[in-house]
Amino acid sequence: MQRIEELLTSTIIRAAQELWQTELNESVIQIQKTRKEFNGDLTLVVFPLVRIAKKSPEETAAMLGKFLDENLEEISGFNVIKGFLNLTIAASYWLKQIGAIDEDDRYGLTTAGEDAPTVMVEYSSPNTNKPLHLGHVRNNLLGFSISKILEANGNKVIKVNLVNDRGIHICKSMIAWQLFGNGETPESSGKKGDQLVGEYYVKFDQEYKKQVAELIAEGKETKEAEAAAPIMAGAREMLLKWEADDPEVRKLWERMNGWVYDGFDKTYNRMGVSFDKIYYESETYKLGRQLVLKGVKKGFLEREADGSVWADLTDKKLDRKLLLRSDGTSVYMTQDVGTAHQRFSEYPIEQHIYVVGNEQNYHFQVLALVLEKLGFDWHDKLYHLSYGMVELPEGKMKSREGTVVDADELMDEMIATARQMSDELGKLGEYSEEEKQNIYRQIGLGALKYFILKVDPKKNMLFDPKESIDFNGNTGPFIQYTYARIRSVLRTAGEYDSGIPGVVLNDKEIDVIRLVHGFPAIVKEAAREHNPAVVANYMYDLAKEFNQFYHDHSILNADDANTRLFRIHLSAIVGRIIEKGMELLGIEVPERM
RNA sequence: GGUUCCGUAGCUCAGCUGGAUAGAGCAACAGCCUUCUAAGCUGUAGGUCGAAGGUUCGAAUCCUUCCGGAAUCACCA
Repeated sequence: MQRIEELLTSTIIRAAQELWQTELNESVIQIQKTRKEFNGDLTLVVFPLVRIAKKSPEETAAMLGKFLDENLEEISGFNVIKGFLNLTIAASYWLKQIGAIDEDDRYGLTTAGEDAPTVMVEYSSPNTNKPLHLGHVRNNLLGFSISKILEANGNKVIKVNLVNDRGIHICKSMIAWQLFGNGETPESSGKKGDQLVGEYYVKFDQEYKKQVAELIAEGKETKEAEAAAPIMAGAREMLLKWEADDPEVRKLWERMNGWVYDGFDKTYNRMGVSFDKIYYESETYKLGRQLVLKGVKKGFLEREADGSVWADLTDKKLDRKLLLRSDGTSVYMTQDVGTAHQRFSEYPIEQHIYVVGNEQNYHFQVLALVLEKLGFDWHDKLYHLSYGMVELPEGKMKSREGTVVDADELMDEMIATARQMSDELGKLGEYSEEEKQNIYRQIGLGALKYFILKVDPKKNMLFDPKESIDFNGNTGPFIQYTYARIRSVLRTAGEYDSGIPGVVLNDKEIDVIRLVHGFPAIVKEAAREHNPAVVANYMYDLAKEFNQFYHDHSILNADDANTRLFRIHLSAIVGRIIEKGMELLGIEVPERM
């Protein structure tokens, strides 16, 4: 089925040939939705054509309107206001559209075939020294959703997680556990593994501060005291032992990381995100060094007298960037060069998306340039999906000041709020505790996910935990509610004939159909822009439009049998689009709520 | 100082590949449950789209400058 916009465009080009003997460039044809206050469905902006037609805007519009009306059965009428040609689309066209959508179980989306392009999406990428917090929540939701959206556009998506499991930070937790742990384990304490390890990370910091304060009291300078604190020295020693493959340290490291992974798995499961492959920095941190050395040999990079290696990016208006230390070891950038190279060798990657906070904008800018300097032709296939910070009313999250919002606690609170709201509204009285639990979970998480995903990723966003998250208005629960309502109608309707009868459509119905019709284009746009918020805000528009329709027109008690059938059918289709759209956001929809 | 991003209603956000009178939600006020779920619907009020120039028939949208805010610019990761 040809989309009406394409049909109009080709017909307008034909009209220009016949009326003005001109070959029109497609770019001058601007078709948009007609504004509410005017009659019509689609509007052609004729200003760009005025010069070609050599007529006034009104005359130009009238000529085109007449031509389209006569040549296209899909156009049932038109009117001209200034330079705007408002076209009314025939009901038969909308009915055909709705029929086509109904028959297509992919709703106009594509699925990945054998030769589909491969997209790798790296997201989450936590450190193993503390539990996931609000910032990770935004990261995980964005990464998962953009993966779904890319899949819906016919890409083969590989979701990967690069876990930062090595370095001084995990050694800090380890040494604190050795000193104060008394053998505590997740099993013995009943604590979640990541929470437990996180506690020792905090203990390290407290002890470290205490020792520094003591040393300063003894008369040492701040810097001197920081360097001399025994617990820090212990952590550094542990890191050296780790790098030297000391069996004791490695064993403890594996044990504590194992606890953390158990904890992370629980959180990921609950959040509903998943990965196809997990990379560990302990296995990849040496990558990249050889590539850099090769780059030096070829003269792409510079080696200083002390042995350190640098990339000179001053010609790109950036400064010089270190790639190898004077002792020959790698830095973060070097690892990223290495892991990217490894991944592009392993998979036929068309695009590699990194979901990473905007504090690393500079890093990814440099990464792409370094890869280009090293001569990799895939350097332009990296995309940094950069997202802004989640700010709290008090300002930024600071782990040291205890203002971090823990991901698990946040989900608990959201679900508890959903329960409270539900009870206040007197819903779900007759359901079993188990059913209720599941619905509260769906609503609570739906609220959280939607709240975060509806905001443009690149913007910083404000999150107020005290006021909790709204369950009214532009929210996940509102969309879920619309879905539950539709399901309820369908349950009441029972079996119905799924043919599309010929009916007279009212304005609201056309609005709903038009939105449904626009779904694939929205998903495509979301993929192009790497922005799930496009889908999220569309879902709200659709739900709102349907709610208005629901309020204004009876579905089951429609005036005649055909209208009733049609409305049931339309409701069912809206329900399926909501289901699909929310799936792209990683949000579940409840049958009732 | 360099680089990147943001600035739209009291608050949280849409709208940005230029189009008609800039939209939602929250908060405020006024209505609507004997009819398919009121987590809903309707209405009122609320705006110099940070500022000034420029391009254009037309600018919240594009360009320039400025103002305000954020991030980043380690032989850290």
